[in-house]
Amino acid sequence: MLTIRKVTELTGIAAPTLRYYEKEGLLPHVKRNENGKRLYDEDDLSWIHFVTALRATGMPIAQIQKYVYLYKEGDSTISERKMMMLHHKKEIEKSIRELYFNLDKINYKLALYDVIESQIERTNIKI
Amino acid sequence: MLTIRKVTELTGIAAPTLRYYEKEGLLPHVKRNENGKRLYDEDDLSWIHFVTALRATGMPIAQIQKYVYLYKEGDSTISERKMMMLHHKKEIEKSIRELYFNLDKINYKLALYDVIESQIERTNIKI
DNA sequence: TCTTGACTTAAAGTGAACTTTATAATCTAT
DNA sequence: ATAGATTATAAAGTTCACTTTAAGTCAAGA
Repeated sequence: MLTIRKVTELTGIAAPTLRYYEKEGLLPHVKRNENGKRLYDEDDLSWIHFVTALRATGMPIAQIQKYVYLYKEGDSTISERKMMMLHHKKEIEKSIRELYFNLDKINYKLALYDVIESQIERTNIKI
Repeated sequence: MLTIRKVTELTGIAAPTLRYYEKEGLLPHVKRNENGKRLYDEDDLSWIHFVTALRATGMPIAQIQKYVYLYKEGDSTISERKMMMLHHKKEIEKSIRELYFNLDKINYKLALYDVIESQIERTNIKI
């Protein structure tokens, strides 16, 4: 069982953020010791990594909240949870497509700078 | 020359956002008519599309601000501007890599749901 | 002429996701 | 046993990127 400090070291997530996530219901079943100090187990670490992946891919807190709520409801919500993940997968794929699309524009801009540079080269202009 | 209304129709960007971008210095040389109303030309539209691409790829307002400031400085800043774009290109590529990495985790989760479903199928359990 | 609608500005408000602060309790090492 | 570090909570504060509001100007149509 790990203290919050150990978890911040292992995950790079700040302690206040871990407390915030827990308060918002993103981390089910984090245990406490007899004095109310948090104790994290392997399961909690898995949840933290999963929540972090969802956050890193742009899922809002409220949606993760809902997912965890469904998880707590038990097996009857499995198909709904799967649907949420399928939907999120599509969102991520859309984000990736949009990033590539806009990356093209940046590359176009960079190509223009290359043209300018080659012109400077050819004409011996100094900038 | 287009009014702000026409530009919102063409770009899907809200009028207050266009004014905000201009106020923050993201849109150089937007002209006005004799009564102070904004008039956008093709150049302005190009800037709007470029700024939109930068925003969509996560570049902060402050950084775009700096880029436009350098642009206004003239040719002496070309290499610095090119460096900014090269750096941003790398950032976008990093974002894409991270999205793929986290997408893997979502796919793993989805694979688990598939396993559960096939188990339900095999054992004839109803959920 | 009046009013409607599109524009202008400056300033205040919003929402999301944390982060910081203040205060108190508890654990650890000397 | 006590100083100093770590943890707890609740509440306030921060940052970013807009968005909304309030108050005013101006041109065109009924």
